[in-house]
Order: sequence, then structure tokens, then C-alpha cells
Amino acid sequence: MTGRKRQRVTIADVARLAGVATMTASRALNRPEMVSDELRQRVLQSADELNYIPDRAAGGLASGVGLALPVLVPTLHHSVYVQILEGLQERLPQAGYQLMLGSTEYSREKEETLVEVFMGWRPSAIVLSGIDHSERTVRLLRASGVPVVEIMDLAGDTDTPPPLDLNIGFSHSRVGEAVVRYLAPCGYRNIAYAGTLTTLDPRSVRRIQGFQGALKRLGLPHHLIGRSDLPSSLAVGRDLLSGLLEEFPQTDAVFFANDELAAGALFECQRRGLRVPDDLAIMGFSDEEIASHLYPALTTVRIPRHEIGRLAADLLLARLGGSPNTQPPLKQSPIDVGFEIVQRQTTRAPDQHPQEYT
Amino acid sequence: MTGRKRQRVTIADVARLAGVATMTASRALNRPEMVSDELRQRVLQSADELNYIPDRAAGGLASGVGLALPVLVPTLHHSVYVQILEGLQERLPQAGYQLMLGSTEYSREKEETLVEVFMGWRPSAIVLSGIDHSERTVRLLRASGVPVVEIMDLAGDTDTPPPLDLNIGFSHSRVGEAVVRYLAPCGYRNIAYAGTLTTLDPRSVRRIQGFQGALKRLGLPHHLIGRSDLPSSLAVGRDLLSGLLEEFPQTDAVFFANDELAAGALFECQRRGLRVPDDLAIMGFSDEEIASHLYPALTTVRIPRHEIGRLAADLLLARLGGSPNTQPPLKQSPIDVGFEIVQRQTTRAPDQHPQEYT
DNA sequence: TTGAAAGCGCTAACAA
DNA sequence: TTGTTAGCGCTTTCAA
Repeated sequence: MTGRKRQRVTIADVARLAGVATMTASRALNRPEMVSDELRQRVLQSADELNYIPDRAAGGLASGVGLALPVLVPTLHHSVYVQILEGLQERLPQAGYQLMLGSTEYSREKEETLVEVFMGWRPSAIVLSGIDHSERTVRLLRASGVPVVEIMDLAGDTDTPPPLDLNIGFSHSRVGEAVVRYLAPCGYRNIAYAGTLTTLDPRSVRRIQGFQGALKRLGLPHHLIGRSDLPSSLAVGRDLLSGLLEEFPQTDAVFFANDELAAGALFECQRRGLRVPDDLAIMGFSDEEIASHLYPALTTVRIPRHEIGRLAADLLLARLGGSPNTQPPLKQSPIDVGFEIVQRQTTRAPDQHPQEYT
Repeated sequence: MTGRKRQRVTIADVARLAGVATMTASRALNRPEMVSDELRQRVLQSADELNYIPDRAAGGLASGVGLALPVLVPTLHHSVYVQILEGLQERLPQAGYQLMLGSTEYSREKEETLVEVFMGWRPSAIVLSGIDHSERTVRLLRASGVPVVEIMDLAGDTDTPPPLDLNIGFSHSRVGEAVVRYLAPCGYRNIAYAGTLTTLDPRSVRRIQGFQGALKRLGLPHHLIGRSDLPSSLAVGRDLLSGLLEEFPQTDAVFFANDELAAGALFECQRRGLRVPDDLAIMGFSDEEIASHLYPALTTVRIPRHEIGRLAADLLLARLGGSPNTQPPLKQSPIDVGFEIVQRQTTRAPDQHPQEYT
């Protein structure tokens, strides 16, 4: 009694009940305008009566059209990705696409495995986070001809690989630079970077490179780096701060890889009685909700996550729908959505006003 | 040139290249032990050479076995659900099941729509959050015979509907009660509840009912309820607190619907110079990471989310795998995983020690 | 406008 | 052990 195998209600059942051919039932359901009013009514009613639910897999198989739309994110623990997902959810499902979520945990190997798995679901397109993929991933994707959108990083830039296909994001190296160019005029001289997975995640790497490059150009020390291999959390933020202060006591400002780490560090400063931003400046990355509620409120880098999600959806829809006349004047991909430094209270006010960097 | 329609590599291609029948290729790939070493080698090599990726939809269609496993959560903004998802991800994908995520936004109608959509993907089972569903959802699910796991609430309890099938969670009304039974001995007399979606989400409703019932039994006021219709956030937590203090200035303790709201309220207390827990006690629900890092650290209710995810996966695997001899001594569903009050600094120490409630 | 036949890619069942 | 046939549920194509 492992579940009596319930006979699935098929379109043939619906057709039979309505007294029409299977094909007519199919048309009544999918292209109503091709069927006479009367038959359409009968079919719709039968379908309803039988609780008919069309089998997408069979439909896709027959029509050659895939409706699965895999989205690969590194993690769901950062609200950034949750919000991107929401941006995508806003339009894609109602266009008939089924979002499938995969989490790569910042690993190229996991990404590769997930891409393989998802390719088996006849994806109509695929959304990838980042622009750094394994060779096999690239080969698989190229060979399949499936549209790809890479998000959250900017491909084809001076220091990044070319885009696989569509791309929308911002430059992480420029974020690193911008932070230095923001903090230096505030009078900070020993500016540190602190992050997790700093070797694993190519986006962190580029952020650090931009950061260090800018420091070098200003003649400031660029060796103040705090690293952790643990996934990021408030606790790790505390540890990162402690480690940094121990190793480099001269540190007077820290740029964290995300707001969560920065918040943890801020809590640690409170515990230690360190005054922020007088003794130490703290800067985050992402501008998550907590940033503005912390005390003092966190200076951070805002990235347009929701917009990334929505734009990715638009790009995809335009690419897939291919409605040839509605041809929307789509911006040329890669699209740089830029970022913005949000000045709050964990850094001293700069001499110059904050500006938008793209 | 809307994407040259790349010829998909099928198992027939693989078979042809290997010089075997399609069926042999299929067996070499899926039941290797049924094929001679030599042919298996040839097939595997051909598959690799052609970058063959099996079409799950076609496979499922032919074999009658579905591999999609939809998971419906109310939101991804609470880390609780992210962690449950992780618990599920730990085992299900490697057993070949494809998790499909849907977010209901606490709406029964959205849930119904999602269930309908997902039923079209030949799900092998389906995971639902909560035990309150629309009539049509129940009918659809029942008719399909698909195994269902309801999580995060306890069905078949005195005040809850019977389970659809498998169930694993805890009693929200007992949480409400337990909180009162915890706070009262600490000397609090005007204990308020504050939450969002308090009318929409049946779990909130039951929590409030348990809460009010316990207050009544103790002869304490039970009308101190703060509500908001916005989705929960730190900002709403602040507002909720402000509203409560304005409407019921006598309030001396507040039980929030989640830790995020409680954190927001705590920030608001800081801003107002209110001393916690001396002037006001704050209690959260969920024990998210931030709870222990706040200052003062948040007293809250811990729920075993990761365990819920893992147990749900186990239950499902046992139900689906049906390996008849390995018949694991599965606990009888519904499974009550209980909860636990975590005493920290936002409430005064009670006369009696905290206890586990199930 | 409606219907019949064929087949999408794969595997269960049977035959060799 | 291997191959052949049929068919999963649906839609495309073509004919009526």
C-alpha cells in the first residue's frame, strides 16, 4: 500500500468527457481562439470537473519548448540573493517559466554539478551568479545554446572574462577602489579589508584587488587584510575584527565584505568599548536592512539588487519571448548597474561629498 | 537568429556512436550492472564525448516516476525557512529529487496557485509550510495521491486540522502559552503580543490564542495586542513598539512574532533610552543568529528548524524510497519537534528555571 | 474549425 | 546480456 497509483487525469480524459478529439481539447486549453465557443466551453468544463492539470513535462517534450528556468545563487543567507530572486519572481513565473533554485555555496564544482542537473530539465534559459565558471560549465552551456544571464558581476571589463551571453551587474574591483577613494579623504590611513572565503570567491578577490590597487596609488599600506574561511556570520565578523586589531593594531578603518560581518564587528566594538567612528571606522557592503538600524548606523555600499533581478528578468523575457515587433529597446548587455556609497555614522564625514561610482 | 536551435544530444545519439541499441545505452547509464563491462565502457565514453545530458522530463514521462519535489515556504526573508531549505537540500537532491521552490507570501490563494503549477511537474511529493490550506488545495492534493509533508505546525492537535499526510512541526498555541508561563513568574503583569500579518497567518493566530488563553487563566490582561499589516522588518518592529507604548503605556513585556521585530523594538528602546529589561521586557521568536548578538542579548524561543528540514527529508525518503526491508523505525507522524525558551538578557530572570515545552 | 497520425526522449516489458 | 516494441502525455503537422 505504498500509495495506490492514482490514475493521472490526462487530456485524453478531458477530451473524452467533452466528446471531442484530444487535439481539440489541447487547443481549447492553449489556443482558445482556434476553437468554437461551444466546444471550448465543453472542454473547459470537463477539465474543471476532472481537476485536470496539464503535464508540463509531456508538454515540453512534445512542443520542444522548455519552461524550466534555473537560477543559481551562491547562498540564500545573504538577503541580497533573496531579493534578486524576488525581482526574478515578479515576472518570470507569470510568463509561464518555472524558477528552479540552486545554491552553489560559492563553489565552481557545485555550480558545475547544478548546471548539469538543471540542463536535464530542458531549461529555457539559466541564471548564473558571477562570471567565473568551470571550463566544463562553460562548454556545457555553450553547446546547449541555452540563453544565459550572469548577474552580480560585470563581464568583459578590463579585469574580467567575457560574458557567456547576457550579463548584468557591477564591477567589484571598482567597488574596492571607490571605498578607498571614499575613506582616504576622511582622514583614514590604515585601511583594512576583512572578509570570508576571500580566496574562493572571485568577486571578493576582485574587490580586494581594486582596494589594494587604490591604496597603493595613494601610497597607503595595503597589506591589512583579515580573512576567514568560515561562512560569514555575525560571530565571524566579531572574530575578524578581533584578529585584525591584534595583528594590525594600527588599523583605523575596516571595509567588510558584507553588512553582516560589519554588524558583528560593530557589536564587538561595543563590547570592547571602542568608539566608532572615532577610534575605528567600519564600512559594510550591500546595504542590507540592518545597516540603517545599527547604532551607530552603518556606512556601506548600496547595490541595486532588486533592479538586478528585474532587469535580468526583462532581458530574459526579451530574449525568450522574441516577440519580434515589440522588440523593446533593450540596453546592450553587459549592463552595468553601478553602486553607491551610503554615508552613515560608522565613518567620519569626508571632505568631499559622496558620489555615484559605476 | 533567435538562437539556432541546437540539436539536442539524445540517448539515441549516444547509442549510435557506441554502436549499441538505445535501450542498452539507457541501461548502461541507469543500471550499469545489467550491461557487460565492454559495452558499458563504450556507452559511457560516447556519452561523455557527446556531452550527453539525459532529459529528465522524458525519463520521468516514460518511467512514470516524477523527480520534482516542490517546497512551498511563506517567505525567504526569515532565515528559518532558509535553514529548513538547507536541511532538505542535504539529502533530497542527492537522492535524485529536484527541489522546486515556491513562496506563498502567507497567502492561501498563492499557495493554491503554486500547488496547481507544481502538480504539473509530476512531483514525487510536495512540502507545504503550515497546515492551513484552501479547500481546492486539499482536494487537488488528495486526488493526486502525491505524498505531502506539512511542516512548521502541528496537525491533529486539539486546535488544529488533521494532517494531510506526513507532518512535522510544533504547536504554536503552546508557544504562546509557554511564553506567558515563562514571563509571568518573572514578575511581568502587562504582557503584550506584537506581530505582523496577525490575521492572515494562522500560525500567528494560534500563537496569540495560546498566549491570550494563558493570560486569562492567570487573570492577567490579555488585550494588549499590537498589529501591523506590513511584512515584518526591523522598521516595523520599531513602529510596533512605539504603537504599543502609546496605546498601552502600562505594558511591561512584549512578545514579538519573530526576532527581527524584536530586534527592531530593541533598537527603538535604545533610541528612547528605555532600559531593557528593567523598564520593559522584550521577547522574540525563532532564535535567529542576531538574537545572541544584540545588546542586551535577546530572550527568545528556539525552534529546531534545521531538524525540521532534515526530518522532513527523512520522512519523505522513507515514504518514497519504500525500500521495504530497510523499513526504518520511523516515528509516527505527526512529529512534534517541540521548542525551547532561550533565556538571555532582555527579560528578568524568572523564579523558576526555563524548561522545555513540547 | 476539427480530427488523425506521428513523434518528442526516454524506459518498461517482452523477446531473442 | 542485448535488442525490439510500445507507449508515457502532450503537441506538431497535415488532412478533412
